[in-house]
Amino acid sequence: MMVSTKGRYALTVMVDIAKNSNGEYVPLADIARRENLSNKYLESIIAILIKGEMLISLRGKNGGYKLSREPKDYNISKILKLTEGTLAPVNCIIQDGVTCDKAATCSTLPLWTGLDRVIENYLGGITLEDIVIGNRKKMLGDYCDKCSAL
Amino acid sequence: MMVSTKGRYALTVMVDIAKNSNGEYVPLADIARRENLSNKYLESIIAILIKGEMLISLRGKNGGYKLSREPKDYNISKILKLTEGTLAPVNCIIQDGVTCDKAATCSTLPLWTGLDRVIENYLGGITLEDIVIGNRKKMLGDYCDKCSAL
DNA sequence: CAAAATCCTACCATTATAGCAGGATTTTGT
DNA sequence: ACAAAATCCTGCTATAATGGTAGGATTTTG
Repeated sequence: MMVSTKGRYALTVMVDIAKNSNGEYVPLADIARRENLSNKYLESIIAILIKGEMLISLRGKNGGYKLSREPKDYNISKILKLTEGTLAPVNCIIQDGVTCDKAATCSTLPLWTGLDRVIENYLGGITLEDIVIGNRKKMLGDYCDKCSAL
Repeated sequence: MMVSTKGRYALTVMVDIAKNSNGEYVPLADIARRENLSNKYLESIIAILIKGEMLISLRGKNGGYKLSREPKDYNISKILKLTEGTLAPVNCIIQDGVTCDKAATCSTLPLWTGLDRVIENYLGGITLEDIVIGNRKKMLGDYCDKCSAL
């Protein structure tokens, strides 16, 4: 049930650029240094974000990467799905519509479907801006009181 | 973000026994045949469920496995945690209390914490009985209308 | 005492994760 | 023009996790 480092770093990159860009292109090396990640690994992750149109790149001197839109217009679910492929907890609900041949009689499918909806609903409702400004109420919701240590 | 086959099969086993026991011990081979799983792999998964006190076993003739309590007294989160180790989406919140050294300044931690709570809240609220009787309202909740195909 | 059944220890193949290396290409500033 | 700065592209590799298999020991019942 773990989100891979790829997904976590992808989100970290998006947040880093949102915080450090000011409309300028942010070079990879700067992000890697700030976030303490290797240039090379980061490169491969950023490539995915560009292909998914989350970032815009510029080659050459003064080049780098910047967001393709406003932080509030990114939802976290879509960012993570790019690198993770899917966020569905089981294979049978990866392809929407196409299910396994035992779906009609499968007792556990409703559980996995429900779990998928809950995850999608949560991550789809959080924006990059929420993370950047630290909107704890939205991220932690009703649980905010219980986690005063955070 | 996938639940492994171990976790899925563990839940499948619990449901199978709940449905086919009637207080008797259910032999492994019967479960394997019904669920179309290999005896040997199932064996290793059931061993985990026994160690976690989810099942009671009896050796010898007429032996097998049965539930250690009523279906309504199992919550799905605990069953899955046994085989999955944790359901937390990132390492930094695996050990409750102990977090990574950058926790205080980590922008994304509240997101991962929130996601963890949402998952735990959902799976912790569903019981084995809900799955056995097919309580779609509880499992699919507000989304139940939208998934008439299921 | 044999058959039925779980229990235990160890092994193995495949895939996914996490990351590295090297060089090609593009763009800017001087 | 051209060097420096930067992304882009192709391919590789080590480690760990997943998903499973094998063989036999032990226990219990009829």
